[in-house]
Amino acid sequence: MDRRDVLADAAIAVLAEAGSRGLTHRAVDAAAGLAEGTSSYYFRTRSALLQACVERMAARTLEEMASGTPAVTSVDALVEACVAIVGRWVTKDQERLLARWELALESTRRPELETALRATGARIRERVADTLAGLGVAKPRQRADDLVACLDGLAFDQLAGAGRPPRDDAGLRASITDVVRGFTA
Amino acid sequence: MDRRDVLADAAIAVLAEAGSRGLTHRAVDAAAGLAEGTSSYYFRTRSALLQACVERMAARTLEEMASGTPAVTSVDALVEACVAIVGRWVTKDQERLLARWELALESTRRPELETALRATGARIRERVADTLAGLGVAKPRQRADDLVACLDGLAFDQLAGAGRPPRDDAGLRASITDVVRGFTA
DNA sequence: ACACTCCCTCTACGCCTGTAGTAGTTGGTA
DNA sequence: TACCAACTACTACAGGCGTAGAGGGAGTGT
Repeated sequence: MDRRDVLADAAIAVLAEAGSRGLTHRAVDAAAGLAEGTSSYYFRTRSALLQACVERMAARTLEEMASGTPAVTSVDALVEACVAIVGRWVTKDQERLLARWELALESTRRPELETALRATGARIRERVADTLAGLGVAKPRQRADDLVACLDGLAFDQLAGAGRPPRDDAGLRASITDVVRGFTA
Repeated sequence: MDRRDVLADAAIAVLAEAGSRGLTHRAVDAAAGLAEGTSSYYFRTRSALLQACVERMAARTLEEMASGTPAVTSVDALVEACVAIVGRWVTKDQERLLARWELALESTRRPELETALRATGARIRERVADTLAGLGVAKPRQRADDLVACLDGLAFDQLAGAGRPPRDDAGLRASITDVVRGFTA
């Protein structure tokens, strides 16, 4: 794997574990198990490091999106798909999610991050909008934006908010059923 | 006003403007317009500063909650109340909101923050649960948690996510109507 | 007038950070 | 083999950080 990708992955891990404040060149070197100075050679500035994180995350997400998602042809199937995604977010992918929120907050102050972050977000929402349109939902674009935002909110609540410790799968399904119903009624 | 409160308010402002990384004793002194060293005298460690932010935000929020919120006796009124709150979040209160997310992310790594943060969240959710119960909604407690999480997600999307630039009030009302319907149907 | 106490300001210190630059190493080319 | 270019590892340095503690000044009781 490309050195840059290894470093970007390490940076994402550091971001999730230690936050934006802990993201230093030296911490990334250590996390990647590479010699001190390596990350500062590949990404001369801290801003470059942050951008690398965003781009790496975008690449991984789009890649996963491309490799087969089952078609959703009913509201029930949509609920199941959402449960599966959010369930994965709060368990296996929680590192990536935490890192994304750190980056989102950072993008508030760094326009260069905002662009890439928003482009990926738009791609995902288009996909969801297509699905909603296929189900005959009115105003699918707006509804897709809202649905994604709400699922994100639910996940945030689980991982960083008042909702910890995580509820079980059945609870998650109940919550998501309510949300999806609101957007598909 | 108590010196500590002035400093905590300044720290919250710094947090919103410069992020967790920008929150330093010296930055807080500058933001508060006080002599260098002041914040480090009142809050000897950075962790103490962070805790002061959480407590100050909690105090302010509970205070506002106590000073009259109009009674909500219909679903339409609930929608309007939510629109008003979220509308305020993304405009006048965006500083506080940004700071809260920074602190929430930080609380992932600092158990001492988690306690206070969660207690306030619980108080708010109880209030919402009472309102939902008053409307005859089933499982009001769970629904209140989810509703708050979703509204938070919507706001995050506006301020730090893919939803920027902010939509107008009518768009916000449409989105919230969908969300609330899901939880009250 | 004096001493004492408390509150605040300022300074000092060692540590860590971002970033640039130097030195070394590898692999290809003639 | 001798040379060169590109890549990588390491070092250096100025500046900023968290934190502790010394200094000073206002207020109070005697």
